[in-house]
Formats: sequence, C-alpha cells, structure tokens
Amino acid sequence: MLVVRDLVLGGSRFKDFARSPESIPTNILADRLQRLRAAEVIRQIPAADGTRRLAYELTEKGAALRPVLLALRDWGLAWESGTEARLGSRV
Amino acid sequence: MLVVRDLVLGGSRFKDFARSPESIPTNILADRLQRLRAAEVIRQIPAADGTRRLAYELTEKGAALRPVLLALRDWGLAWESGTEARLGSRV
DNA sequence: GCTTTTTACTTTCGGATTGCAAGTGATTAT
DNA sequence: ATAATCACTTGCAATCCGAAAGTAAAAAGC
Repeated sequence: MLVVRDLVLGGSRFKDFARSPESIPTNILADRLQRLRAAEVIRQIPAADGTRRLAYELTEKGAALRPVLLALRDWGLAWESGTEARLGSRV
Repeated sequence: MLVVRDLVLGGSRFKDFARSPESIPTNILADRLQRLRAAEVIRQIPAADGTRRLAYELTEKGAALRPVLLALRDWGLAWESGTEARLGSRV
C-alpha cells in the first residue's frame, strides 16, 4: 500500500520507495514490487531520465486504489494525530 | 480490518469472528481484539442475548472506517474476481 | 579510460510473528 | 448432573521480517 501511495505521489523508482519515511528494507521492497507486478497493480517501464534504468507506474487497476488511499487519509486526519496529508484533492 | 468488517456486517461476538470464512486462529484473533481495543477502534460490551458473555462494537473512530471498507469493496468488485459484496449501500 | 558512486536488487541470519493444535476455566444448555 | 459452548491461553514448528552486508550493472566524475 505504501508503494502504491508513493506512486500516486509521483515517485517511481526503486530508490524513491526505499527513501520513503517508512524506510522499508530493500529485500522486502523487492518482494513487494514483484508481488504488485504479479497482481497487475504496477508495471515496469523505462526510467524517464534518459538512462537505461527502470521505473514503475500504476496500472489502471492500481490507479483504481486511489479512493481507498483517500478514504484512509481522511480517516487518519480525523482520528489519528500525526497524520500528514500528502495526497491531494478528492476522487 | 476483517474484524472491523465483521462488526460493520453485524457480527459482534468472539465466535462470530472466529467462524468468518477467513478462519483466523483464535490466538491471533485475541491479539487483534486487544490491539483494536487499545487503538479505541472497538470496545467491549455485554452480549445482547441476556447471557453474561461478551460482545464487541465499533467506537465512533471504528465506525469512521466504513468508507475505507466501501472503497476497498468497490475496488475488489471492479478488479478482483471472486469478490463478494456483503457490505451495503454507499457512505 | 579508469575509478568511484549509484542503482536495483540478493543473500544471510537472528528475532518476531503466525498458524495449528490442544488445553482451560467459566458459563450455558440439556 | 452432565455435556457443550464460549472466550480465550499455551506450546511449538514454520514462516516472515528487519538490519546489514554483498553484488553486478550502469552512470558519473576526473
């Protein structure tokens, strides 16, 4: 879910996910990326910066998780102190 | 999350959760009930059937998770075959 | 062109978490 | 009075996770 959130926020590279404030271990991150790809929530694409490196983007199925993230964000903002709103507007 | 879903659906007793199709082991269930109580998502109440047994209900904070469940249900219905809609109408 | 750094992982390993099975004491049904 | 149900707890093997280190390929710096 945190990987999906990062993708919605614009991050798209392995290093971006690894540097997120939750600081996921890289072995777990690699496993999650693999599983999310198997579930067709994300897909691999070539990096946008001209290099031969990889990046990830949400599939249509993955983008459809946005309302779930927004509902969770709203709940956190309303009920859990310390919740930060990095996700933008509704729907 | 599955405990919260069961509570939204009407189940309220330990046995109800334990008998859910996901069949959670009872030691994990006991742990989750304790944690959800600590997080003030659920609270203990006396059972409704006159016996001296226990039941659980959602707090206001817990009930506020309903939109999250609905968003997840909608996603499952749209993208995951085999998703069953046991949750009722919107909001 | 050669060295250093970055990237995207994999491997290793101790500790935490989980699933399964069985057990327990109190309450309730027969 | 006896049996069954309820709401857990305990014990143990297997799985999963986090932290750290290692690696191969690509990119950056000089």
